[in-house]
Amino acid sequence: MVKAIPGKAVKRLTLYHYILSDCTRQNVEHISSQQIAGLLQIDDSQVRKDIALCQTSGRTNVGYKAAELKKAIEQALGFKEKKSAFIIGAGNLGRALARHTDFQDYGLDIVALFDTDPAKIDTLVNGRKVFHISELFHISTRENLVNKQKVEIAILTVPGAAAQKSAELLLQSQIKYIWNFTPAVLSVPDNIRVYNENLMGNFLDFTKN
Amino acid sequence: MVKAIPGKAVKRLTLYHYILSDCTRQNVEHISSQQIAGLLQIDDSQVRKDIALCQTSGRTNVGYKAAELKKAIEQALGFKEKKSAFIIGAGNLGRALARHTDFQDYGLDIVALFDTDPAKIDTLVNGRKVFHISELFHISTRENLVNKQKVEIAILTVPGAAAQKSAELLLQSQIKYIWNFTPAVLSVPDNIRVYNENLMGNFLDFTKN
DNA sequence: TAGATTGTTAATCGATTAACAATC
DNA sequence: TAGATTGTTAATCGATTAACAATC
Repeated sequence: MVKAIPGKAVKRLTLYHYILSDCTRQNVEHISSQQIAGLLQIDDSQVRKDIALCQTSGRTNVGYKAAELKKAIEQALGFKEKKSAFIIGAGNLGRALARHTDFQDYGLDIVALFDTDPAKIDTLVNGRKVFHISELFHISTRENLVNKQKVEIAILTVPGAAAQKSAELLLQSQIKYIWNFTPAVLSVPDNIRVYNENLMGNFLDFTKN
Repeated sequence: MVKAIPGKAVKRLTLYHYILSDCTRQNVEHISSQQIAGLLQIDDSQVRKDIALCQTSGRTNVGYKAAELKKAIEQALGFKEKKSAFIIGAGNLGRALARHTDFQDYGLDIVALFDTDPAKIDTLVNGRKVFHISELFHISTRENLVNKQKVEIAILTVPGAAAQKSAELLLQSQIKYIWNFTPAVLSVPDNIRVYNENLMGNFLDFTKN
């Protein structure tokens, strides 16, 4: 049994993966823990410890083989496992995320968008249809049949004042994870996990520290 | 001299602020550390400790006065201090962030966007003009005169493969902070601070843990 | 009063950094 | 060989949680 990777290590490993993609682009074959650590301004033993979690190993005196390490990280973090999501709120941010090509690169597929604005219903965003939020239950079960995969992730991009109400509507669906981009703290049952993207908090942390 | 608030506390305080905004909307006058902690599923002494950093105090047996605590957090985190930013990359995400009203609520003002696509140059996004990236130096100094405030923040929303090159162009400007939304790790001089928003890392952390 | 809640100190826990033997 | 680098253990640091006296 492989042991779980702590959240902080997951985030760092994703950054290592960005660096390794760059190595591929530039035909760099090997990279050392010190080089990675230098780019991220962290400790090199941190890097080696994180890498050890991915069941791969480097070579003394040489470092890690970039392509191999990249694959190991993809495996460990499940980049290749397809994940399906709904976007709740087809405003500027919601539509931008639906069009965001990076998500596809990392296995996240946007299945549909939902909104309440009649002008938006039935429009397409990057080939995905916008449905009225009242259709959530219906689509949720239909998509289940079509993909043979439940949609368990909701990306919440409604205005802050509407966030709690939207979260409550999600209880009708098969959603288990809410990725919350709104400036609101949600109150949901224990079986639903919420991740607060908290853009303003990140921003303030960044400029104040 | 007020002591600096640690990054993790800044992020939590921002979440408390969201909750307090909700209290205002619902005319709730008082809130206890236990109530806040319950919503965020954290420890109540954590909440009290964070609040203590904001030079305000609650009342035994009653909790905190919501409006007062909200103000104290705004003061401590500098929500009212205006901050100006450029957006580098007027693609979907860049344009969405330029239109994002939440930023304005927290004092972040987008002054201009930059891109290389001729079709985008001179268009307006939410009333802000898109300039060619080659104009960066010029606009950077001009805005300085107009606002009597340097633009020190760049929000980087170009494709990952273009990120490093864009970051290097920023060295010509007065930018001190790069809020990096791209899937790339940047290599910049020590006097520039980079915050990796790392959306994919956040997402993977969330779904794997 | 009894019960609830703050503010803060002490204890615990986890994450980061230092150190170094093993290796090529 | 000498120098560089990994993998891992031990030491340090910081953040979270527990506990409780003070207070209303």
